[in-house]
Amino acid sequence: MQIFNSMNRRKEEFVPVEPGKIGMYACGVTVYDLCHIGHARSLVVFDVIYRYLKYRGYDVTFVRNFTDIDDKIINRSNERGITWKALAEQYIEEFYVDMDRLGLLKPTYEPRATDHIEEIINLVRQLEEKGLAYEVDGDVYYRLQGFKGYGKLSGKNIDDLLSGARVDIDDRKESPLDFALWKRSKVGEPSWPSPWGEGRPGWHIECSAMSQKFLGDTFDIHGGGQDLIFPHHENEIAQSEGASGKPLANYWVHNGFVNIDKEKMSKSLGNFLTIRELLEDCHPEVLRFFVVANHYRSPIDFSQENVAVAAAGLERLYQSLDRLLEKAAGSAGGSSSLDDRIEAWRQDFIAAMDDDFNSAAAVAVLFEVSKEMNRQLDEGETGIDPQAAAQVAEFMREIGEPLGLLQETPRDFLQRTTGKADNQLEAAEIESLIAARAAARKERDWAEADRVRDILDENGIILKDSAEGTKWQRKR
RNA sequence: GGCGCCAUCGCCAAGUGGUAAGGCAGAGGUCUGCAAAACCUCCAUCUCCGGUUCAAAUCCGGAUGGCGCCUCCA
Repeated sequence: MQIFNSMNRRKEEFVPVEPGKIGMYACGVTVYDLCHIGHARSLVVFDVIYRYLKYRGYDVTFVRNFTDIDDKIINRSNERGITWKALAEQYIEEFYVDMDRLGLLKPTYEPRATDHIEEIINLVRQLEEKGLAYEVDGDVYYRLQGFKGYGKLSGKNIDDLLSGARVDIDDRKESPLDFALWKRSKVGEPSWPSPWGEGRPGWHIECSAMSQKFLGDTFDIHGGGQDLIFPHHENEIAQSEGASGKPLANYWVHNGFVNIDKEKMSKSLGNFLTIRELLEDCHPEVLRFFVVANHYRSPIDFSQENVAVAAAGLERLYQSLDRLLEKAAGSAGGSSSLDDRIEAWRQDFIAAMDDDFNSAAAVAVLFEVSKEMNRQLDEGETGIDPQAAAQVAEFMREIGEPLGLLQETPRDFLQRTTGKADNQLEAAEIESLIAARAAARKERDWAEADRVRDILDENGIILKDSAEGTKWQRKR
C-alpha cells in the first residue's frame, strides 16, 4: 500500500509501526458551531481511510478529538449567556446528529481536550524541563529556538516566518514565533489549576497530549485538512517530538478544500453551507459519493450541478444493484460461475485503494461491475443466473462498504422522498396510479395510460416498464 | 514578499515514462404501444513554448492562467 506523505510530498510504501496494527489520529472539530461541508469532506475522507484499512484486515485504533475549550467557544458562550461547557456539549450533540446521518463509523476514541488537562500539564512540564518551554506571568510559551526541525512539514523556515509581517509583536515572548502552550485565564474565564497558576491549554497542545496517551510517542497516520499543516501540525510536531525525541507520526495525510461555486467557502462571502442544510435535499450517500469520486487531495468544487451529477451516478449503481437483487430473488449467493470475475474486480478495487486511497478509481470499478451486470441481465435467460446475481450484489456491497456507499436497499434509495417539494405523493398513491395505468394499457387505451404517466411525471415520479412489470423511482 | 499546489473531452474526473479509466451530457441504433431505464456503437493526445528520452499527459526549464498556506480554520 502506498500513501502520499505530506512530510516528503511523495507517495511512500506504507509500513506500520507494528505489523497488522495501525494507529491513526485525525484532528476533529472545535465545537462552537454546526459543522459545514468542509468538515464533512474531511470527516468522510478519514472515515473512508479508516473503513478501508479495516477492510484490509488491519487492527486500527482511530482517534478523533473534540476541541472543547478555546477562544471561540468562550466568546460564543459569553454572547449566548451560557457556560462554555453547555455550549460545547450542545455542539458535540449536534456533531453526532450530523455524523450519524453521514454514516460515519465511530472512532475508537473521541477524547476531549478538557478531559485531559492533567496529561497536557504533564507534557508542558516535560517541555519545560527540556528547556523547550518558558513561563511569563502565568503564560507558558514554546521556545522555538530550541527545537531544530521546525518547519519540516510545512516547508517553512523560521527566518522566512520571522520576516513575514503578520506575526504578533509581544515583548514578553522571546521570539514572535513562540506559541502558547498554556494561557493564564482572565477573570471569569474557565480555568484549571496548574504549576503556573489558573489557566487553560493553548491551541495545539491537546492533540500532542491526547495522541500520545492513546497511540504512543510514534504512531502511523496523522490526518487533517490541508489548512492544519501550518501552524497546527507543525506545532504538534514541535511539542511531541520535542518532548519524546521520537517522530510523532510516520505518515501525514491531508485532505483538500471544498470550494462553493468555484469560490472559497467563507462566512464573509455568505456561501457557507452546513451539513444539515445540505442534507435537506441531498441524500447522505450522494454527498459521500461526491467526496469519494474525487481524489482526497484535490480541491473540490461544490455546486448544485456537481451534486446532481453525483446523484445520477449513484442512482445508476443502485439501479444495477436493484436489478441484481431482483434477479437473485432470495438466492443464497456464495460461490458461482462468476467467482473469477469477481475476484478480478476485487483486486482492481484493492489496487485502486492501495494506491494512496484512490477512491475515484475505485468507484470506476463499481461502474464496470454495473455495466457488465446490466449487460448480462439484459440477456435474460442466457445471462446471469440467480445465484451469481446474489453473489455480485453481495460483492458490490462489499466494496461499497469501505466507501460508505450502496449500504441502503435500492428501493429505499431510489424511492426516497427528496425533501425539496412539500406535497409529494405517497407510495400507496403511486402504486394505485400505476395500477390504473396498467389497466388502461391492457385495454390498449394508450391515451389514458399516458395521461396517468404524465400525472406521475408532474409529481416527480419516473416509470420503468419491463417484462416483469412497472417500477418507479423519484427523479431529482 | 516567502513557501507550495494545480492546468486532461461540452461538464465532472482517474492516470506521474510505454502509447489517454470512469461518470454526466450529446449523436446513431436495439428494446418499447410511445417513452423511461438498460444495452451496443461513436465522441479528447492531455494550456502554450523549449528540452531530456527509443518513447512524455507523465521528467526538466520557461510562459500563461487558476488556487492554497504564511492569522482561527477541515
